[in-house]
Amino acid sequence: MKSTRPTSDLTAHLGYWLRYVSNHVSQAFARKVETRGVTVAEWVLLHQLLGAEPLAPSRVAERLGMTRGAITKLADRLIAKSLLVRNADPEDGRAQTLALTVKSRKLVPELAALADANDSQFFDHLSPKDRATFLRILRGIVDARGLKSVPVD
Amino acid sequence: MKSTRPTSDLTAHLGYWLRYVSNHVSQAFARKVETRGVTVAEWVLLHQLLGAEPLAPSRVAERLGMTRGAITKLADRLIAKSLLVRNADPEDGRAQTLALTVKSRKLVPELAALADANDSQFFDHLSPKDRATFLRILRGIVDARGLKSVPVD
DNA sequence: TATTGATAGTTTCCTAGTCAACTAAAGAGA
DNA sequence: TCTCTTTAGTTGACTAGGAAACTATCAATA
Repeated sequence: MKSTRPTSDLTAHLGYWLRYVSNHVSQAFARKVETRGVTVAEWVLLHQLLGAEPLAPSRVAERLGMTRGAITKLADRLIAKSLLVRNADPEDGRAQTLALTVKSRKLVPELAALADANDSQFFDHLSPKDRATFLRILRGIVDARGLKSVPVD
Repeated sequence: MKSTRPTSDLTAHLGYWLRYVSNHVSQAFARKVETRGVTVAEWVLLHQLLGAEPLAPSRVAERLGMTRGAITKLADRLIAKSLLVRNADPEDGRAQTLALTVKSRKLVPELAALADANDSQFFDHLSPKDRATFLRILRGIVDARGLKSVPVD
């Protein structure tokens, strides 16, 4: 019993507005990082590695909520851009490790600054109170629903 | 001056949590509509048509924020499922119109019910106050940033 | 130690978008 | 009315991801 208008008004759904705003925020960020020659997925992978490298591709897949196959290809692209190195794990003949390069170690903070700028662009007009409430609600949904994995797209 | 931790903590970003939650909500919804044999994009197109048909593909593209090429293919898939009909516009030899079928007119309310269920699943635990605040903030961002077009993926 | 099963990563096929080139029809102006 | 430009829609090349089959290696055990 949430709305008196049964089917024609999906704008009554919080999920609708959530996706609406999220898509715009993400697309705006995608355009920003594109100017640095990387995609959002590439940025997320690089950022995950920062402070946690070297990391196995399978761990990355879990963290990003992507398949191992997708990580293989994502890593291939980053390696082609000299933003990532893949090394054999000396302990385990099956395993490999991913690590940042000099180039990506320099790039990641620049991308982080773009993330800051993007956040400002969309959320700076919020009052401190609204900002805190917004964050609390989002984290509350994560807790209540037991969500896991880092969002990518 | 939003955080004292410069680059390593992207969880300080509202955009991060927004995408995180939005992705989970959308994925959960995708699984639900999949049981009815349609994708989220297909549902959004069908829903847009409800009460607004017949509608030109180019208008649909604008509303959904997708390219005309994507709409051509999306419509092709829906036509193959007998959920959409494409007719020549008698007024304009270039133009066409899209309209629902008997089958989709029956399906759309069922999908809307799934949208209701999905919203409940993620947002019912919120207090009425939080719910109102959340909606107000989201719509406020839309207004403040002048966002347009319906979100699809 | 030989086998059997689990695990790490890659590859292939498929889906669903974008972008840009294309066709056809409409409209505007000389 | 001929031509030029704009608009509607389609198509093909490309991208990025998922699912599942596949290869190689490790680990447990009989």
